[in-house]
Amino acid sequence: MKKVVRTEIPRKAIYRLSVYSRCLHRLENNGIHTVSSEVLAKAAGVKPTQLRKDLTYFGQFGTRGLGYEVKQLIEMISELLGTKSLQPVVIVGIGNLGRALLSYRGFEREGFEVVGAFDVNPSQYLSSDSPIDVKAMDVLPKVIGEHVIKMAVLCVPPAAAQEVANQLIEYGVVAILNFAPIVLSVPDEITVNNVNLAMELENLSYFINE
Amino acid sequence: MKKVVRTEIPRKAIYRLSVYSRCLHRLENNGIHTVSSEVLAKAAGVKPTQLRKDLTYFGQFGTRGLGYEVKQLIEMISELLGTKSLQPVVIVGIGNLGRALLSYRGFEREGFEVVGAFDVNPSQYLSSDSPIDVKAMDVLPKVIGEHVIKMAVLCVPPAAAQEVANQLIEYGVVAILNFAPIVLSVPDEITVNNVNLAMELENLSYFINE
DNA sequence: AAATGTGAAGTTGTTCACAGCT
DNA sequence: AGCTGTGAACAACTTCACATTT
Repeated sequence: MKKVVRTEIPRKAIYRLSVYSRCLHRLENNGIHTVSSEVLAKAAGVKPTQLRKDLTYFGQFGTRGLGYEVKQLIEMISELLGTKSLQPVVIVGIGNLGRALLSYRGFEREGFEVVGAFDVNPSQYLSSDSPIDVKAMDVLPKVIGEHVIKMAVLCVPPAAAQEVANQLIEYGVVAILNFAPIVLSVPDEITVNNVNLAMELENLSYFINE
Repeated sequence: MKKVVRTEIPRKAIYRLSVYSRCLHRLENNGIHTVSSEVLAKAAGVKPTQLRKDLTYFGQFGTRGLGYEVKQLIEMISELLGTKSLQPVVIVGIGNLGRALLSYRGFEREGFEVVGAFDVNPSQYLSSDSPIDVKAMDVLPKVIGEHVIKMAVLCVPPAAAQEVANQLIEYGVVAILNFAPIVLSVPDEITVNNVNLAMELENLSYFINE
């Protein structure tokens, strides 16, 4: 039996698309219309060849002898990342970190809409600007179903994380941004990205003792 | 001129040490004294051989035919990561995200002590539990010097990030946890870890459109 | 017998070198 | 002439296979 060959695109290459996108927006704001792989790569902190290789995973977007059209590249990256339309997300687990993320305006700015906050202890939480309604866990399936939510931010305590993840997946979520410091086990078709602040700090700590 | 050869330990291996450490603590809490690479690897979500390889970058800690002593491994990892003593950190940039991180108790729990919060707009910020004093940027060098701070969390707006990073480095900081969505350029001896929430979401978004 | 430690093989990701367009 | 696109070389990381130790 033969393995399917689907040319694997490195996960890191997809992360780099986000970086390129940011750099391109800066270029666009500076009125630049065309950019070479050399210039864009420098802005993104990578080698020109890597930038070119990354882009060709998805097609051919440049003009030889000239470079890339800024606007067109921005377009194609946002198409690829699926950030052309507002993506709805829920945040589950409204402890310190969850509250923090709720009051953080970064999500909206980048094309994600927080349509619900959930916790075992529902409450009315007063964020800096506006009151946010923290709903009980039992309305989670309803909200996910109605808004066709595919993405969730998970900030529950580690002991509860696996169980809540299972629920989310059952209700239709396929991508989880996990802040709980445990390794979630999920089916292959579900994508989990982990963010672990303590781990980042520990990692830095290692490099301090040169 | 010869380059120093110091057998390079993969950066990822060091991240995994943090994972192992968490798993080991759970095992210890369950009264388990000895663990095989197979069991520990499973808990950490890696292959047993990888766990063994990771550990042998730093020495030999196991007993053949038996496994690893939980307590001893915990000890050696925290020694390596430099988390045996409380590591002081400063947080610079107290916008939404900075405030979020300030009220997040995770740092203290993991062995890091936030000894100062700084912003161009100093203020008295009322966190959930206790009032936190947000100091002006001009006392930054004093605080860093007095506490011998080597680690900083950077949450300023992207436009200011490079400049603030330069200052931090000048004052003696050698490790930066950067939340600003730009690529910092720093000397080789400085370690930067980037956390970019928008990027994580965009990355997930890619995988949603299967 | 059981499980570690490790050189060698395999895999994945990055960089080079240059052919091929414009 | 200049800069992209890409197969091939290279480097980094992971996994295998097994010798080694308790």
